[in-house]
Amino acid sequence: MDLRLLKSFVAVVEEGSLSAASRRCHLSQPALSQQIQALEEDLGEALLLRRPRGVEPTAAGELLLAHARVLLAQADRLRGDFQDRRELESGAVTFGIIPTIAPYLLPQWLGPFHREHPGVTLAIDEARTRDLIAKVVSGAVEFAILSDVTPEERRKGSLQVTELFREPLLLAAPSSHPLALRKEPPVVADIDPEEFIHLSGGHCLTDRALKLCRIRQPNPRLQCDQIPTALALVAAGMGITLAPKLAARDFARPGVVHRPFAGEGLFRSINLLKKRGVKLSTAASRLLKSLQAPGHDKGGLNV
Amino acid sequence: MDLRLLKSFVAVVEEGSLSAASRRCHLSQPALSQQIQALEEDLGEALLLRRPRGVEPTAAGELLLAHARVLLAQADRLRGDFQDRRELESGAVTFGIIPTIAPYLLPQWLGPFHREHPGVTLAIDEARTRDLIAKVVSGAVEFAILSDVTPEERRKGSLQVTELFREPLLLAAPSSHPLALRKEPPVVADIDPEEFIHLSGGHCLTDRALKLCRIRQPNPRLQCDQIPTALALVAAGMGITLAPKLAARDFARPGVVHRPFAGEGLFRSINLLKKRGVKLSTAASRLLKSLQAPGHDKGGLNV
DNA sequence: CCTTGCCATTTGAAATGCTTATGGCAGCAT
DNA sequence: ATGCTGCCATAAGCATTTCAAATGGCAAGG
Repeated sequence: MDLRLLKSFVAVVEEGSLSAASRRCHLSQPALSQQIQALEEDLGEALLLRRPRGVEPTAAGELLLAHARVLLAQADRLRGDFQDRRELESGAVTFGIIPTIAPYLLPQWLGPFHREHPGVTLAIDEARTRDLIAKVVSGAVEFAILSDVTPEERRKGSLQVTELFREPLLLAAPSSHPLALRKEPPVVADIDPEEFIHLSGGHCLTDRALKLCRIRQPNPRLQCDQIPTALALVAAGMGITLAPKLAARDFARPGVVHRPFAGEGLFRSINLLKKRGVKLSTAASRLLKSLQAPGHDKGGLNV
Repeated sequence: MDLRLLKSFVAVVEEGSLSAASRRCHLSQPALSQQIQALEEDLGEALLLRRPRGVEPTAAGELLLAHARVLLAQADRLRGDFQDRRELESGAVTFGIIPTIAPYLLPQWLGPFHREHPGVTLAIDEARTRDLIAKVVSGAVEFAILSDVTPEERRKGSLQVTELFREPLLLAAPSSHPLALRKEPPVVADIDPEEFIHLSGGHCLTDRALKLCRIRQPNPRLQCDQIPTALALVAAGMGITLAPKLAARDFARPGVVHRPFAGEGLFRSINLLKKRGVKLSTAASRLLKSLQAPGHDKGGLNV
């Protein structure tokens, strides 16, 4: 049995006429007539009632119709699965990610994926939030992993933001610092703007940290461009800072203490940004799926 | 996509070689080779690893294999459904049924079925238990509806007995009879063998009734051959008897009172008898299904 | 080194499937 | 009534597909 015959039959029933269906199927009307006859001979029963103004299915036709739809859907699934396979063999994913996440998340994320799908090319664009948004809008990257996106930016380019997980923000202090030594967990009010080390402008983590700690005027002398530098300054006893948990884990060393804040702690959202209405490629979907997969080691982050 | 190609592919994978599969498929080996190549071209990927001693599926081949099995199973279902349709359009069912059930059960049972499947010929063989068993064994009837079948008869012809439902047996007494007038429901011990009207030998209902009522020597003068006759004798005040509920309902008339027995009452099983290992025809299965269908009016019998 | 069993390729014949052209039929308008 | 229109079936011709038989290349094993 050829699925083309079933497809033609479905078209005929849906159009209510062989002539109309022949146009939909890009076939001549006699060809369709012959196909239907072949089906009827094969199944040993009339499938269509030929009426002057068209055709309608007999009871047997209805039965075939139901089966045909199931079979055709299954065949479509087959083709879809092969399409996915091909994309996962030779596909390419271009995505953006902010610098304060990239070095801590990518190894554990991309490693397993690349081992499973070595054919997929991964092009990573490490940039700050503002640039990433523009690149998602322009289509330069398929999606971006970033933290805060302001509501107006969501609307502007008809973007879609999905929270992937929340990353705790820890207080990083020299091990001799009072906030490191005291028993009670730190609270936001403990932070002295004078000794707060922050990243230079453009990093969304900076905005977030200053906002969370209610700091209006950060000390301009305690500023650097990368989290490891900030933590190195902390280790040197030059101040305190706020460090994402993933980064803190990488930077564990004797001179620095990382403490969660009291209560529920402080967090930043790690979000997926993509264009609304544009479907991600198969490879990109699979890549994101591997990130959200349960059991994936995200360093004890709450999802 | 032609399902024949999928069937060939499944055969090739299962046999592990094109040559072997070509024998199973009644095709030449080159034909199979071409079919596989057509599939591979269609799906854009190699499906088989050609090894010196045969072939084995690639990862893509495994994927196709899974889909192909689903599709082929679905196609088989299609053919099966059409086969069933044809049998229900022009099939024939021959079955036996005992006389003490036939007139009361058949109308309500066969009527709806015949309206739904007017093409199915129903040949009814009304006979007593002993004869019905022989006919089932010989294949003269596809199945039989009867009541009691002794265990040794079950074994003899490798027969299979399935209980369809239980029919209550009611006491039928003249309306002026003490057992009809008194408030408490009758019990078995109330029955006087001297006034018990029974059917002639060979009716399984007779055996069952006498056994249930613990009558060793029935009154030979109170004997007839049909339930309506027995009930007519009851109406004439000549005695009492045991009547199946279905028959009692048909024979409702002023002079006779039908009373259930105390407690759980008396019953007889109505059973389906068929040869073990022989599948019933589609029409026969459907016929029995209509008997067991929930909501079917069996006169308030407990199934 | 030769045999054996495997699969791919070639070749020609048969079958299949398509299109174009044509015919019959029913409804509808003139 | 009669011709017109849109429907489906059939016929004929052509291209393609599909098959079987014959052949060739290849690797394993005696």
